[in-house]
Amino acid sequence: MAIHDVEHCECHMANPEHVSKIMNRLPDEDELYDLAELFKVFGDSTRIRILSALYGEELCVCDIAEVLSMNQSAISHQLKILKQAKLVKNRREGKQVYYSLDDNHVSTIIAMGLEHIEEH
Amino acid sequence: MAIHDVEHCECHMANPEHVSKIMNRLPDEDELYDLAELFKVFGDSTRIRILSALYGEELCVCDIAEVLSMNQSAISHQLKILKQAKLVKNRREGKQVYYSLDDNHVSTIIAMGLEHIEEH
DNA sequence: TGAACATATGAACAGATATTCATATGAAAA
DNA sequence: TTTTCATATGAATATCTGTTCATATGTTCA
Repeated sequence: MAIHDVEHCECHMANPEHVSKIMNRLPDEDELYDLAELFKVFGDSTRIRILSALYGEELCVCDIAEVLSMNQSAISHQLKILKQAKLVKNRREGKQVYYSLDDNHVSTIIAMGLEHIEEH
Repeated sequence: MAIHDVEHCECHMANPEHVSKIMNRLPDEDELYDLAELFKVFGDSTRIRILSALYGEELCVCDIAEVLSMNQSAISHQLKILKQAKLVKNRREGKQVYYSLDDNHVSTIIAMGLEHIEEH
């Protein structure tokens, strides 16, 4: 058996030409990977709560920690992940660093999620 | 120090009344938890690829495995998670089980995600 | 300059999770 | 009914990830 023909599935294709058609129309592997990475960022309670707290407001790290009743280090670590995903932005004002939502995609995605939940 | 006053953060609140206002307007802990759980389901490449393959089509487990070049067991496990989250539904036809997207929220959420990625 | 405070970050640990393997269930055909 | 095929599932494993602790960085004020 050639290396390209490795059997991934023990069963036979139900519909071979259908399968290859779909393989062709699938988005790039990389794009889907990035998409999963993006949703992974939303897929954590702490980060969702942070985003939720930042909805329409700008907050410093300290206040976010207070709002979520968590310690500052945990919040900072999560803010870093949110920042890398471009879901939040920040600005320094003296000793404090204020965070806010980066754009309105964030709230739209969250709203869609809530809508899905509420319908089920 | 009373048990309610546990210090979660070593720093002082920058804005105490602001903080309590936000704590009041935050959605239920449970709702945010469920929301994170929902996004967690989207936050895996295999599941995103499955959803992507199912976009506009109905496929049996075997063909999904073929399209993604993965074995049947891995796909079945992920389909179970997608089903529990009500992102896909299925129907049996003889020996095969056909899966499809559950509703159009799924495609909307994915579309939003792609939009976010493309803008950055 | 040094003390005090807010935030960031590396390392370590504990808990979660995706895949694989082996096997069970369920349906159709012989 | 027995065999064959498609799918489901439990257990085991390896990897990933969130939190904590200790500490570093960077800013303000005395």
